Amino acid sequence: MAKAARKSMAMKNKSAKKLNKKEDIIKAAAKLFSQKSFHDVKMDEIAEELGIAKGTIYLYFKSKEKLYLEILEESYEAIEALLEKEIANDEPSTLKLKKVLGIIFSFYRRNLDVLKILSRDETHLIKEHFEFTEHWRLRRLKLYEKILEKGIKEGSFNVQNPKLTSLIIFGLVRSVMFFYSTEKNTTDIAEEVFNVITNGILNSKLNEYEKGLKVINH
Amino acid sequence: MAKAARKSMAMKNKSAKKLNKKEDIIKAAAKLFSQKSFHDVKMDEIAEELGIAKGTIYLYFKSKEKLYLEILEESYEAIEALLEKEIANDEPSTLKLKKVLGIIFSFYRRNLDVLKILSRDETHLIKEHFEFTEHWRLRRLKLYEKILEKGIKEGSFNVQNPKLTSLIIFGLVRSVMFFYSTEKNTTDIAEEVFNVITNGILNSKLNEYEKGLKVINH
DNA sequence: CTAGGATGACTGACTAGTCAGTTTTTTGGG
DNA sequence: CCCAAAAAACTGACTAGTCAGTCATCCTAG
Repeated sequence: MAKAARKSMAMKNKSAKKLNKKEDIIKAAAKLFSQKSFHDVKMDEIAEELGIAKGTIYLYFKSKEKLYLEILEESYEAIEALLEKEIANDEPSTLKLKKVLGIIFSFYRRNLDVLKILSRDETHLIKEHFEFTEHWRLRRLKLYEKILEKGIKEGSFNVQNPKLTSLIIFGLVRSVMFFYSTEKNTTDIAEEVFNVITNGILNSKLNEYEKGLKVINH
Repeated sequence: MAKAARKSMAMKNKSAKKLNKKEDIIKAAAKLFSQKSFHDVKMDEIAEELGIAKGTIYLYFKSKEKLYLEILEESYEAIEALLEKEIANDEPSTLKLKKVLGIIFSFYRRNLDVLKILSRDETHLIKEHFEFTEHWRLRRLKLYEKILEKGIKEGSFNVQNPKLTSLIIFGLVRSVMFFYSTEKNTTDIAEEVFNVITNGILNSKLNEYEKGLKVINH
């Protein structure tokens, strides 16, 4: 019994260690891939970052491509799980949208390395990567669309073209994530962004006629 | 005189031919760079596309890097000139914003190859490229900010945070350019996008209380 | 005839991936 | 608990292929 326990313990340790090392490699690689392009990150570099030999990486990943892809998949699944959980409930769509923004901003502030890879421009990827990022984008657009359409039904949103509007939200979120350098916490950022999206930028005190035609005169 | 004229003519032709070839190379390269990453585009490939030898490209560009950079600069200057001209006049900011959107969508529909390079994710570029795209982004943000601030003064815009709002417009424009696949003409796209930005997505028939708190109940 | 444009085979630097050999860890009998 | 031997993990020099950039040579327009 003691023997069996020791053996089991040993195996558990070994397996945990192995997973750990794989995670380490993914983390180090993600950091580097976030700073440079796929081709500019050298396998030797990743190995050096971790103080291991290049060959070791190939014990855990079949190729550089596969390593890159696993980074994408891992982060994608993490954020996706968070979001799916959020939109499953029955809160009003306005609140839901605000919360989704909050989740995204918060997740990516904590995982900026991975965000940079995930949101990378798609045009230069190999077929497998391209398909992955496309799938990821479509999925996210669908999520926004769902929220918008639910909101329309509820009467809280007035959206002419949910497809376009999803695209708009998708794009604006990316841009804010990347470039909005501020000390504000992510909930506040989400709130700010939410307000712009929902209220628009027009001064609502103007009437419809003035909205379209007002001319400067001061 | 005739001799001189002929000589001048010849030089003009030669020079024109040279410029022409340079333009050809830029066009072919832009097309390829828009489809693949910097490293995935081979100089041999660019040469083959044009039916010339690789060595010829090096008569016109010092290196692959310089070729890439010239593509960026050229397209940047073209769109920038168009935009500067537009915002110089004294139209109301609302109209100005709509027009700027129209110019951008129209320019990039006609120059999609180059757009993809220019709007490429910045994180993987060499220092020189990075600085260029950063400068480009900042300049574009400034342009949006100017329009917004003028609109606030005029009383037509109600914007709490022009910096954030510029960022939002910047991001949403990029996303729509890339991913909005539609037969609509670019003026209509600009109009659609403009409406979302200005009016927001909220159903304005709701009062302020309801906006924040409405709960589904059907 | 010749000057400058064009060529493309060649070079040298670089790197993903391999694998024979080395080190570390685990195992099980005493 | 100890030790040796087996297994597993790790290593890094090496290979094979790639590709930016060069340059001796070839064309061709004038």
